[in-house]
Amino acid sequence: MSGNDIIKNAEKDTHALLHDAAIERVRREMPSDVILGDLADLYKVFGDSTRVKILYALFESELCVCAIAELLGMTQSAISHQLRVLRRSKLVGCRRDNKNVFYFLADDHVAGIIGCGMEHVCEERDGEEEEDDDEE
Amino acid sequence: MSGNDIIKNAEKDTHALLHDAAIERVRREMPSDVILGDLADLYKVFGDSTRVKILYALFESELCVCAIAELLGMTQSAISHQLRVLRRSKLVGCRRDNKNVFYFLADDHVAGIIGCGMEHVCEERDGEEEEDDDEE
DNA sequence: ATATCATATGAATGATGATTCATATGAAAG
DNA sequence: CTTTCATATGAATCATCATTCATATGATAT
Repeated sequence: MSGNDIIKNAEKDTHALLHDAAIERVRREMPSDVILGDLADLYKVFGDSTRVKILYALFESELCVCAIAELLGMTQSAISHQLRVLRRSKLVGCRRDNKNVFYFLADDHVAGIIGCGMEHVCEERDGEEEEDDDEE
Repeated sequence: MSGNDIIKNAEKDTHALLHDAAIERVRREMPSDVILGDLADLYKVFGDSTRVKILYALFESELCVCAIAELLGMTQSAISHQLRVLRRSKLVGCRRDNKNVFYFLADDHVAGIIGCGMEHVCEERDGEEEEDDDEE
């Protein structure tokens, strides 16, 4: 083994150490798997256009199931299934008014989360319009 | 038709009008289907625990693919596929450094969105701990 | 050139989940 | 008590998607 090899191995080891050090540092700061799983599950709920539409609608006013169905042009059953998902994640609450059940946002976070996402989406769209300008 | 029926029908109509009015008001304030679809697609990206973990890790420091794979205890291939999803949604960027490709967060919104979700998740968890106290 | 290391990617598979259909529950009216 | 309207829900279906496996590309060193 030549002197050069020793130096190169040393460099390699240094690189590997930096590599491992980065991993260790990140690992220490990472929340638990359970918390990150819950976080992903929360976003999963927002990750369906029917549910996002429902949440956005409730942002304006509380609505009964049939109103949501009519608003979105979907069946009562489909809406009811999705409302169940939203209820399970504690994002909406509901109250009975005789035959109707009115749903409403359960949490101020909903508006916050949707707002954050909307900012990103709108910037993306502006960015792509500018790209379109370049392509003309 | 009795006088009572007339009054009841009037109430019914009033209710139907309020119902329709609510729908119309909400409809006016709703963003387009395309925008709400994009919004749902964005959340879909966050709605997977592997991707959330990757984003959280990059929040601390830029990392190469093999480091992420080691950190999460997953195959290089699985990570690479997910990085492609994150790249496609412009949530991460990457740079080559010789044989390695380092990934980093592309956007300040990522931290904002994850932060919002984390707040909700943590409150939920605190709430359930209190419920557990009641059940003892 | 070729061997090696790091990354990317296409195809296959298995799991998850959104919608539909049929039906059940629940409340109010006749 | 039965009918009707509003909602909920279980089972089935169809689509989406995360991971794996095999392989390709890209960069570097020998």
